[in-house]
Amino acid sequence: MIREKKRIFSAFADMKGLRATRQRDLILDVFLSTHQHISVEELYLKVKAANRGIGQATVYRTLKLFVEAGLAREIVLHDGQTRYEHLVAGEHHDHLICTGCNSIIEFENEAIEELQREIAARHGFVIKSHKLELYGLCPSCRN
Amino acid sequence: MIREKKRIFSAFADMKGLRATRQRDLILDVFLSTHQHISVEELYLKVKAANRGIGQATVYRTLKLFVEAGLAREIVLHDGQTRYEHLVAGEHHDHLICTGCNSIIEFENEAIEELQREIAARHGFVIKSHKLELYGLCPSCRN
DNA sequence: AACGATATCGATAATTTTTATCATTAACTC
DNA sequence: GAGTTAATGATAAAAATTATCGATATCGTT
Repeated sequence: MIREKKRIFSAFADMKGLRATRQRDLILDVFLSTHQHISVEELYLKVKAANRGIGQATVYRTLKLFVEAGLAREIVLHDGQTRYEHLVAGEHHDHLICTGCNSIIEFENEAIEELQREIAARHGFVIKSHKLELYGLCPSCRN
Repeated sequence: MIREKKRIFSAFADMKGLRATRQRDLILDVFLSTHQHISVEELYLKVKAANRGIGQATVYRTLKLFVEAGLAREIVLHDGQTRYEHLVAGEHHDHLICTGCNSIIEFENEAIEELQREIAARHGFVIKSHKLELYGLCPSCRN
């Protein structure tokens, strides 16, 4: 799985004529070792713990490459933080977000996807991606 | 319609013990006169054109009140701009966004809403709001 | 393996967006 | 109308992201 993603990035880099650098390798390693939905700052701290010399501009730059390569996706929550989540080509999930404790539950629903395709087709659109976020209160925060 | 929204805000202000100020009246007027999806900066410029003396902090503060009052909703597009759209209580729409020309088409789909409620219920969530954005290419940008 | 062209890096300045501060002004209560 | 205090505007500050640029490391070519 991790090996697969590294291969994807490597192929992407080749295709774009990008160089393989220690920094990119490390940032990818650390990113792949994290849980879902990490912010740039969080990732930067983890990367810096592994190699003090890495600047945060590089982390910003590299995350954008991951998005381009299809390995990650930006998600913007209502708290103004931009986060990145892991993504495997062709697979994705939507989010159920608790506004009380900010916890995130992921789900997939093929019926919704199908309806989305119908709607898009009705407007002549070709869908590339989508984002569905449901905001509410989880069982623990309802009280 | 506009009158109705003004009444909603007025009721909200009463309920929260907020004062009715010239600035809030003006900002609401201007906001209601705009098209969908306006950014804070854009609204600030329009408001300033009508009354030079208004500061942009006030526009930021007032827009947050509109959200609280249920008159507006924040939407964050992938271009990093936070925008506000009009919203009537109980009514809302989702977005079909062209990544080529950034045009936005709105739609509603009760079947999707129903599926969302099912998913939420399955996780014990109480849904407060949701956001659904489909990204793709519109007919003109497909070529 | 060394060379040379240049992509990439790290540090930091600069931007951009949003929020906090605070003295002044203006709503509302009595 | 006077007093209380929420709200404002100007500006500083904070936070997030991007641009700049000299130094460095990568990689194809020798």
